[in-house]
Amino acid sequence: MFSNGHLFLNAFNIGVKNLKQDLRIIKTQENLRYALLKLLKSKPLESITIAELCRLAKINRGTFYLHYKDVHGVFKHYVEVIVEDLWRSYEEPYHKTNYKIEKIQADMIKIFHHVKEYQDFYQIVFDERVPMMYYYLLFDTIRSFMRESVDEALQRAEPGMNSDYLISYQTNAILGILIEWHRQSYKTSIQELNKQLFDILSINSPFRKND
Amino acid sequence: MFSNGHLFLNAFNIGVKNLKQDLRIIKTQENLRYALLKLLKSKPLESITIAELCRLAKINRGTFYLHYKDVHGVFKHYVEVIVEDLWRSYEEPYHKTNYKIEKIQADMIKIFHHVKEYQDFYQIVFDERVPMMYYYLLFDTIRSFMRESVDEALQRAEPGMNSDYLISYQTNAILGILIEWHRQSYKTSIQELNKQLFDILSINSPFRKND
DNA sequence: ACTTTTATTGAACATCTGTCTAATAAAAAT
DNA sequence: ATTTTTATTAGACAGATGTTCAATAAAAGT
Repeated sequence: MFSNGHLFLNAFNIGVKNLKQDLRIIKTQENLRYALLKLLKSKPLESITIAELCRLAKINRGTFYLHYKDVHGVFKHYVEVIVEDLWRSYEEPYHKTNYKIEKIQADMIKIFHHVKEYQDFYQIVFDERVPMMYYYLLFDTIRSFMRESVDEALQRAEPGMNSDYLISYQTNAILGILIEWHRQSYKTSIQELNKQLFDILSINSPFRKND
Repeated sequence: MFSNGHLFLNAFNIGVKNLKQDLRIIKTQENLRYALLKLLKSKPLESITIAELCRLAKINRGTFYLHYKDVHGVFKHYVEVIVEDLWRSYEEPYHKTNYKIEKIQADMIKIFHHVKEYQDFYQIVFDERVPMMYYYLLFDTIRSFMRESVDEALQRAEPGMNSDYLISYQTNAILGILIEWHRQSYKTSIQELNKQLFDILSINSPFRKND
């Protein structure tokens, strides 16, 4: 349960943007993050208290409040790292070449692999007890990919249209697949998921104009 | 802010299923629900404590735990009532007559009106601080409508296909519009929202197979 | 190395949480 | 109307929360 894997390393690498920050701050935050990961191996996020997190991290509880508001603040950092990883996977070279349905499919397959890789975390992100915050973090990331695809396709089809609703529609549709995957305990294989996606994009929607 | 309106009355009507229940239980729960509504007029859900809720409702704090686990348990009741109202609006007569895109549009327009009517509540449901629980309640409700439409359309187009992913895809796509609406502070008029939806369903998706 | 700046600490505080008692009061059953 | 059942209560408990304080320690700046 809850394999930290390389993410653990990542967690100690985010200093990039905090590079010119006080070493004590970095140490405190790292200790808290690492302690959270440890606790997550044995209990759900919602049952972890600030007090026990600080005890394990050997951080004064008062110090905690200098950095975070609650335990979610600490976990949020991990989600941000993961979502940045998803971000990075989109800046790969072959991405800029082909468009249309193959591109969309390739993009979605990337998302599936990404979620599978960080399954332990996404199990928490989609947990009904956690705040919507994490969902929106993921939503915003996928939405920014979707904007490119949609805006471009729209430029040719329906220029001048406000695309905000369309983009959110498409983005959340994809997240709907991830929700379904989550609810089926990630039992569906990525191959099967791809097939499902292909079928969905093919019949495209039962609301197709000339259905 | 937070007009209770007729929902307040509804909250005291759910005794239908609790009809043969101890009067004291009903009274306790009603008092707590009413107190929550009062508090919500002045502060966000996440900042309401069990202690102050019980003080206002004149209910012993120990009694609270005999009925609910946390404040969300009380609010959940309201969301269930609201979602049941959405449910009811789907069992209207003209619903069974026409199908296809007009039906879908008619259905979605119903959802838009419903959300606008209970805007104060949906502002909380989509708040990033509240648990996913409420989102899933709404998701499941809309999903059950969607199942009908999709399964039927699928029966003709692609019989034998597992429709779970498709239904969740379509359901969450609609919720994507509601999320966008929420993020734009419900400023978009229902007419404009309908137009957006129509455009989306028309170009249907930038992933259309022969785009 | 020395000084300055600032993050961390321990301690205390009122309040909240979750759970448990025995006593009471209010329903339901007869 | 009386008995039985059961929900509510007050009180207490250990632990958690969120905030504040002066004292300390550890960085950064020189």
